[in-house]
Amino acid sequence: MQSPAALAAMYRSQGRKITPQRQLLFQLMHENDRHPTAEALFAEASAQMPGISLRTVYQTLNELAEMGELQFIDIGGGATRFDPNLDDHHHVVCTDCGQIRDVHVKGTAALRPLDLEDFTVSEVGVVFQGVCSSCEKSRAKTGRSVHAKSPALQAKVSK
Amino acid sequence: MQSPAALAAMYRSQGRKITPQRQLLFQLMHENDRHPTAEALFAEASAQMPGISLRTVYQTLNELAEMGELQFIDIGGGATRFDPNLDDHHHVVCTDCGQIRDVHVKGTAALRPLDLEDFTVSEVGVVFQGVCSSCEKSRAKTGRSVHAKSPALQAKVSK
DNA sequence: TTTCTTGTTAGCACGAATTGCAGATTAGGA
DNA sequence: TCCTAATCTGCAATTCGTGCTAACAAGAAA
Repeated sequence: MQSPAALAAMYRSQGRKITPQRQLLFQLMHENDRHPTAEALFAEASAQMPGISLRTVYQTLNELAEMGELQFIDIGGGATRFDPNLDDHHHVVCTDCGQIRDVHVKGTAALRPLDLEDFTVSEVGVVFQGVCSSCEKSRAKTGRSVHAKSPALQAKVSK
Repeated sequence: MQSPAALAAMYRSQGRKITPQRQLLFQLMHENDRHPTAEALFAEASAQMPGISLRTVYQTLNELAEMGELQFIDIGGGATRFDPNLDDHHHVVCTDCGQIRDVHVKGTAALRPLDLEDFTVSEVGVVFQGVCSSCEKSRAKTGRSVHAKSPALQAKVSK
């Protein structure tokens, strides 16, 4: 997504106001590649602005998404995550710790759905699942998964 | 997933009991290609067995998933959906009505994540988004989307 | 600078999806 | 038939997210 300053300009041009809350959230999201949940972002924001409301975080994220400045990503495992990266990219999910990472993928243009006449495809999303190196290490030691977050994540993320 | 009879055998061999509730759910899921939510399956089940509990539906779906007989699919838009198709397939989502369809995809083997050294990929999922023919027609008439389910689906499914 | 209008925020209640719990029930072996 | 462990049901609790509204504050106008 754009820089905090550019976002502020865009907001003004739409008759929206620039509040301290929004400015803070613009900063926190700008170039954030951790795909935070609303809750996580709220925690970061609260550290710098005690009293900010979770409601405001959700509201601002939704505004930014409407304006096309960020995407929702919903790969299972509970809460929706937010991605300010607007490149043509895809995602990798660690089935152990739930971490999501951005990846650029070669070969998406060659993907061909078979037997799909009556459907107009406008977008393609690719999700790789696997284990990140740090979880790999933990596994080697204990013999089993260690970082498992929650039963829900476990079940949903794994096949 | 396997036939109801095969599932029953598998359950027995694991010391699990064959209850009427389970048998019914086995039937309803077997060769079901509608990707139902737990709630939807519960509705179907209730029609044939009034009094069955939603809790039991969730429980059985989770068991089947643990046993690898079905997959969760979570493409955003609220409830988790269940897929008894264990082929190597992918999904198409209509951004208007939320319908999910199975597709076989050519070219997945050629997908290459770039700059992803410290990660062991075990699986790849592809999701196509677009508009199905019936929504296409509705759109043509009204000029806008018609079948839109919920604000949540709207927001999550669209980019 | 003060005023005024209108967009925003905070906070809580509410809703949907899903799981935890516990007592009542039942499948299936002895 | 009896017994026991597994299962089912119903409800409470939890998590994620949104609707609503009174208090509040940008920022344009005077």
